[in-house]
Amino acid sequence: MARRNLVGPAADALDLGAVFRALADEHRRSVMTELAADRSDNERGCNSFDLPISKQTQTHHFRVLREAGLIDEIDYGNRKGIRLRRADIEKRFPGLLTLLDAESPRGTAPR
Amino acid sequence: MARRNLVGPAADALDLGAVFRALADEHRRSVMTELAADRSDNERGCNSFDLPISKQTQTHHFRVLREAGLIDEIDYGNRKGIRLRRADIEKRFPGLLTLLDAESPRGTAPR
DNA sequence: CCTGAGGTACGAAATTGTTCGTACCTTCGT
DNA sequence: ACGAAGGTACGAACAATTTCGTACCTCAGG
Repeated sequence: MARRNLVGPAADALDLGAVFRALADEHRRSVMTELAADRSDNERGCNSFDLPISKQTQTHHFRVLREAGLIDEIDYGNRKGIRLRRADIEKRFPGLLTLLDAESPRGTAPR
Repeated sequence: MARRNLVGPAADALDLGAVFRALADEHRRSVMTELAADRSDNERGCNSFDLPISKQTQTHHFRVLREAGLIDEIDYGNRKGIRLRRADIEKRFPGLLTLLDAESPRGTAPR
């Protein structure tokens, strides 16, 4: 099964309120926009987003995204992986990722 | 044309960040959920939502929804009408209202 | 021309959210 | 075994949001 060291809510327990609260912040939304635009859904290092904020604050934001059920955080001890929970989000909130994808700076991802 | 005394952003100027911030609040989301579920899109009195908050606070919340471009507020002087900007929202953020509709207590509205 | 109902303006209090300093933990490479 | 890099925990400062009290405005009905 998919490894998910730091756990968020189950797929069918995602709460739309928590999701909107998570996406209300500009930094978190930029992370989600990037993730939504990358159809490969590869695991990413959590500093590959170059957010203009301290690492403590990044920890906070990734935690909010995880607790909203939008990402998985994979803990490697001295490094952390981020993965979009695309299937779960699509199942529970179909169309949400498309909305984010449409906000991608490069425009909608080709296919 | 549609009367819109108190104006929000133009249809193509809706900002996803503002929309998510607007929908992050529980009271505002409940209003939007009700509006999304009612396919008749009739204009509604703004106290037909019976929100458990003072009228000053309601004024605040409806203003946020209007400034996000989600509703029109029609000013009659001593009374105010609320109307969902369904077409504009659907055009700019297709699927968003469906997500809200799905949160309706009665489940998805029949038709 | 009052009065009452419905709304807004402004400002303050309370709550919530974001940010980072300091301290500490874990792993990798040397 | 050490140091450096990447992360977290805790707590405090700061910022933004929500909430409402007081005062005022507008229209409808008598």
